[in-house]
Amino acid sequence: MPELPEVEVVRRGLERWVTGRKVADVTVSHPRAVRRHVPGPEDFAARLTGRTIGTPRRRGKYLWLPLDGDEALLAHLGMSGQLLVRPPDAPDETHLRVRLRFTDDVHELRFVDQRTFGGLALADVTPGDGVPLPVAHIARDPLDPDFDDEAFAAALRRKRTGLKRALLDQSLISGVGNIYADEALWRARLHYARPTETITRAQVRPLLAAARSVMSDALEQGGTSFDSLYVNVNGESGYFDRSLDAYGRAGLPCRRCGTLVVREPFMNRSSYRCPRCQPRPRRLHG
DNA sequence: TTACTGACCTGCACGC
DNA sequence: TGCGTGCAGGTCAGTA
Repeated sequence: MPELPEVEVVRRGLERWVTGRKVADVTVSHPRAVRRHVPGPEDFAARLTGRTIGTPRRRGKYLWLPLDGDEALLAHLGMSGQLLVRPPDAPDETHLRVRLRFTDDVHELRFVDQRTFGGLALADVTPGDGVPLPVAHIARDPLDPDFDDEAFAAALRRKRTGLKRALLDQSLISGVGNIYADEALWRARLHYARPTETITRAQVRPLLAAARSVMSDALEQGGTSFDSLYVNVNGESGYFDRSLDAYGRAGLPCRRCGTLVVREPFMNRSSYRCPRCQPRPRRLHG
């Protein structure tokens, strides 16, 4: 599932392969893939054709390709989205949604998405920092050099919710999804339902350090992939799933203390924790 | 204003 | 073999 490390791996691939290329034509095979482009698929294709792509950028799980002018091609991979760089004669993928051909005709960019939670859109960018308007409300991610630890700690303590809910709140901290939230909480030895208002600044520091270390480790290994749904632009999977300490390890011994990891329902999905390293707090939230 | 819930969507695993 | 069900989960509109 694409979270920050996986999206960054894709961004780096795009930086190498599509920067400076000019779009020759665009084919939208599935309108839902561009549903966030309100004027519709035809407008999307027409306005993208002939544009030159700048250096890809990212905030949290969103990435965008700056275009000449004050616009960008904004992408979110959702659950199963892939941005693939393919030779033009490569067979179409089963869930190919959008195809961009370039004027040099060496490679084409394909947006493939099985579950169609992801999508592409053209968006205006803010004049100052060049961030697309639909992404302006997204907080910086913990790997961003401008991420403000103190402001995050203060905002976290102002919340009245559970710790994991807060970690998944992209307006508070971006790039963290279900997998890396569980991993960061395991590394920081914190329970997912710990009330945010009880978190001390001294506990926020190791939590942020844990989030940064787990995502940096994942980035080094090309991201996390449990199946073929997450791949880089060349269609290759990452290896970090072999290094996960909590997520997906229900019934297996904790790598730290040997206690069996448990899976618990959380927000209509799952949370994994070690009952000994991450005991239930007296007060629960979320 | 803030926190929370459910819908969206598809393929796979599993049980019957 | 075929069918039904549960599960995976990021985002956002709607609700409390």
